[in-house]
Amino acid sequence: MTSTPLTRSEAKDLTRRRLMRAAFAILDEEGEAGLTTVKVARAAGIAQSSFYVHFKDRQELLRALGDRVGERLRGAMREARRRAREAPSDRERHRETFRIPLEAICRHPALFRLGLRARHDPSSPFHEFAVESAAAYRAHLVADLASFGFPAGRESDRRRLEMVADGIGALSDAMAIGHIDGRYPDLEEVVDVLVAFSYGYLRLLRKDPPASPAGPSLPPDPVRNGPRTPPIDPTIGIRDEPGGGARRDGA
Amino acid sequence: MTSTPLTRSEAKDLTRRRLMRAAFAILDEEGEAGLTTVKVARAAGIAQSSFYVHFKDRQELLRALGDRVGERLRGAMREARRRAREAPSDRERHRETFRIPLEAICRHPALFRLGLRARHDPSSPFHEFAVESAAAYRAHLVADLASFGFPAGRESDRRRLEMVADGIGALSDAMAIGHIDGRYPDLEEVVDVLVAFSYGYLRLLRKDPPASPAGPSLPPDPVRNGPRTPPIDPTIGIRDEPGGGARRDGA
DNA sequence: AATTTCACCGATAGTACTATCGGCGAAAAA
DNA sequence: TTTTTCGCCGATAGTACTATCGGTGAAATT
Repeated sequence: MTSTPLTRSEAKDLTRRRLMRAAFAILDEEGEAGLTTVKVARAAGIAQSSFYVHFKDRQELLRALGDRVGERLRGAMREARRRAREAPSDRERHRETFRIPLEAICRHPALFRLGLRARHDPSSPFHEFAVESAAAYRAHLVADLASFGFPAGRESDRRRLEMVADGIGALSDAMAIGHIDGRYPDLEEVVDVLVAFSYGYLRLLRKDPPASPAGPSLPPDPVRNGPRTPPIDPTIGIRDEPGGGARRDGA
Repeated sequence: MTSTPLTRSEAKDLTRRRLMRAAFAILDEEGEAGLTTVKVARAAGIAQSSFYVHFKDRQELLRALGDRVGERLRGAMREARRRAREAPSDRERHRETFRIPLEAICRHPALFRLGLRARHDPSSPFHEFAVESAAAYRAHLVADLASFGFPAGRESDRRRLEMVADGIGALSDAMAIGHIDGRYPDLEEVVDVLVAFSYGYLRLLRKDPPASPAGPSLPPDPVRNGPRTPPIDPTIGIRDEPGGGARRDGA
C-alpha cells in the first residue's frame, strides 16, 4: 500500500470516475430517486460541495451517465453486426442473433436495468433516451427481418414486423433479467428458449402475405381488419361525482 | 349544475376518491417521484394540509393505492379463470388465454404502467408487490402448462416451463404497451401475434423430454448442462485505481 | 335553538437536498 | 524559491416537501 504519487489531473480524473461509479451503483440499488449529490459524494469519498468541482450540476452528472450508456450501446450494436457476419452456419447465425444482445446485456446488468426502468418511467432523465433506444432496436430487427425476405411492403406487413420485433425485444429482456437474477443460469438454455419462440413468429411471418393457405393443423387465419378495439378509458375505476373531474384551482 | 346537497361523509368520501384519482393520474404522468402531497392535494382541489384528513401520511396513500391495485388484479385473475373455462372451443380457449390478460391490462392502463415501472424500480413502494405479482402470474401459467400435460417432473422441466411462462408474460406486456400506445390498434391482431409466438414454445415443450428426437427441419437439441456462464461483473466498465472500490467514509 | 363534530383552511416547524462561497494546502508553473 | 493554480473542504443560503397545529363554519346531534 505504498502511496501512489498522482498528478493533479490524474487524481481529478480518478475522483470523477469514482463519482460515476458510485452514481451507477446507487442508480442500480435505489433507483433515480436515491441519486442525490449527498449520497454520490459520500459514496465517492468526497465532500458534497466537491461534487461541483466535477459536474456543473446534478443534471450534468445524469447527462454524463446517459452519454456513457449510449457509448456502450452503440459499441454493442457494432459488435453485434460484426459477429453476426462472422457466424459459421445459418443455424449458428440464428442463435447468435439472440446470443449477442444477451451477452451485451449481461456484461452491463446495472446499465440494462437502468434502461428498462427508465423506459417505463417518464420522470426519468433517461426516459426519452431509453424509449428511443428501444425503438432503434426494433427498427434494426425489422430491417433484418425484411432483408431475410419477410414481407414488408404493405403497411400491415410493416406493422406485423414491428410487432414481432417488439416481441423479440421483450423476450430477450425478460430472459436477460432471469439470467442476471440467477434463475436461468445457463445462457445457452436461454438462447434455446428464444430460438423456440422464434419458430412461432417465423411461421407467422411466412404464412402471412396471402392470409389464407394455412397449414393443416394450424388454426385458420383469424379475422383481420376486424372491429378495432375501442379507445381506452384512462380512469382507474375510481368514480367521481357526475360530470366530475379533478378541480384545478387551489384553495 | 344545481348544487348537490351532500352529507358530510359523502363529501369526505368524494374528496378521498378525488385524491386517489389525482394520485393515479400523477403517478402515471410523472412517476412516483412526482407524487407529493402538495401536488395530489392541489389536483384534488383541497389544501395540502387537508391531505392529512384523509391519510395518516404519504405512505398510507401509497398503501391505499397498492391495495386498490391488488384488488383489481385479483378480480382480473378470477375473471380470467372463469372466462377461460367458458370458452367454446380449444382454439378459442387458446386465444382467450392471451386475450383475457390483455383486456384486463387495457382496462387499467395507468395501473399496468405503474406495475411495470415498479417491477424494475427497487425504490418504488410497489416494487415487492409488483415482483410478487409477476411471479404469481408466472406460477399460474406454469401450473396451466403442466396441467396441459407438458413435462414438469424434473427440475430442468420446471425451469423450462418457468422460462416459457416468463416469456409469455413479457410478450403480453410488450404487446399491451403497444396497444395502449396506439401502435397496435387491433387487439385481435395482437392476439394473433401472441398465438404465433406460442406455436414456437409449444413445439419446444413437446419435443423436450427425451432431448434427442428432434423433427426433420429442426436444429438438433443444443448442449444442455453445458458450461454455465460465468458470474456477472456488476461494474459498469468504469475502472478505478488498482484494488480500488468506492470509499465508504465521508470527509 | 343550543351544542358538538369535523372537513377544511392558513401558518409554520422540521427535514433533505441543491448549489454557492471563501479559505486551505499541495501540486504545478514561474 | 516564489507565485499561481486548483481540488478539496466546511459553512450556509435557498428551495421543496412532510407533517402538525389552532382556528372556522357548516353539518350533525342534542
